[in-house]
Amino acid sequence: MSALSPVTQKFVLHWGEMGARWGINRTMAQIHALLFLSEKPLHAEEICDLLGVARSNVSTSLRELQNWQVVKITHVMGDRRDHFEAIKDVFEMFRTIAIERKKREVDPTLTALRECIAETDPARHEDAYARQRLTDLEEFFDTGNNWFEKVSRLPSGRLRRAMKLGDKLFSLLGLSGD
Amino acid sequence: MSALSPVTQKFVLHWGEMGARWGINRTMAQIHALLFLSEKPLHAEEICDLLGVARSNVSTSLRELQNWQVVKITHVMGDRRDHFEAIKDVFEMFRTIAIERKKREVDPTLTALRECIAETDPARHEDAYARQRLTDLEEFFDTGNNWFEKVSRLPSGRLRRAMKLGDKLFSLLGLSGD
DNA sequence: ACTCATTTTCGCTCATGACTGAAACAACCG
DNA sequence: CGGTTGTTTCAGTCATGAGCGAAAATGAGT
Repeated sequence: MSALSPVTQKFVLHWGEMGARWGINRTMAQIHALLFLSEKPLHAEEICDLLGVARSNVSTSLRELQNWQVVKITHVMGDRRDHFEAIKDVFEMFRTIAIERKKREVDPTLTALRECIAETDPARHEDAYARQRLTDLEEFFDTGNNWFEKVSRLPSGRLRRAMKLGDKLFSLLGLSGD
Repeated sequence: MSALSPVTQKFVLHWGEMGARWGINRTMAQIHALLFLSEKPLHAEEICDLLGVARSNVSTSLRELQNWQVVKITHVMGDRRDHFEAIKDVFEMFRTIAIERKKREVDPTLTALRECIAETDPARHEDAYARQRLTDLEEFFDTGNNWFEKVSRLPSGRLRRAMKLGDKLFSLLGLSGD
């Protein structure tokens, strides 16, 4: 494991830790952090070296990061190796992650929820209450999805400005009648 | 493991699965799902029985769910045992979870970020770029925190209405100049 | 076609942390 | 008190999935 600026190291470790807590493979999160802080695209061998993990592990994680669309392949003139770089626009990055997680987790949950609701047995005493709770949840996810649908379409510049504007907006909404 | 309505079973399994993907212990998520769908508070023994997990496991998970504030203890007249019930208001529930995760993960990240930024070494060539990226991230988390701060204070009824209203609001914002 | 550089696959090992059951602990009651 | 009921702790087991390295695959250049 060769040189890694202390700051980079600290951030990489923290990001890995946080990834782990959110159900993302630690190495994958570390690689992401590394690429995020790196000015120029890195190739797999460098990543291995900098993080001290197995080549194969890097390979798998990079593929996964590409699936998540937060890392892209680039090529460097006169070098056959694939190079990798992370999305650098933070809003763009979180948008991408959110879209992906929605696709993988929220949408299936909504489907499951609807199936559950459809399968409640009117004859079953206990199902009546459950059905109501499930419907509440469904409504919540529906509303959330609608919002997200809208928000995730905004170009990141506009989103950024909208969020900053949010403060003022909220003072308004917060005060207006309930 | 005694009777569990098919619907409940399906939901409990799915919720457990989703919990696992978001870094939450599967059993804990299952217990939460079970309590969420249950009309009346359950005691630990019942949960054991319904989910078929060890008593001690239920005990630990219940304590953890109480730490997360999504499950509360109640008592039933003439029964010494603790009974447990989940927050039933969905908005309230997600708000609580979000507040907790923010406290545990976002706030520490923001702290780490600031430390990293403070520790960047002006002499180090490589740190300059990293510093900018870290600052971008910090700004993002800051803005997000501000929003969240505001949103999480709204009473859930008002929040619900605000979200539904969101659609219309967005049509406005989406169309207004960039 | 062969070679060299690079990437990916795959079976195995290892670490983590979830889960268990037994034992300790606590609270209440007769 | 002793007995009963209920809860928590803890040491050990087990399952999951992260990570490794050898071997296979890919593919560009000659």
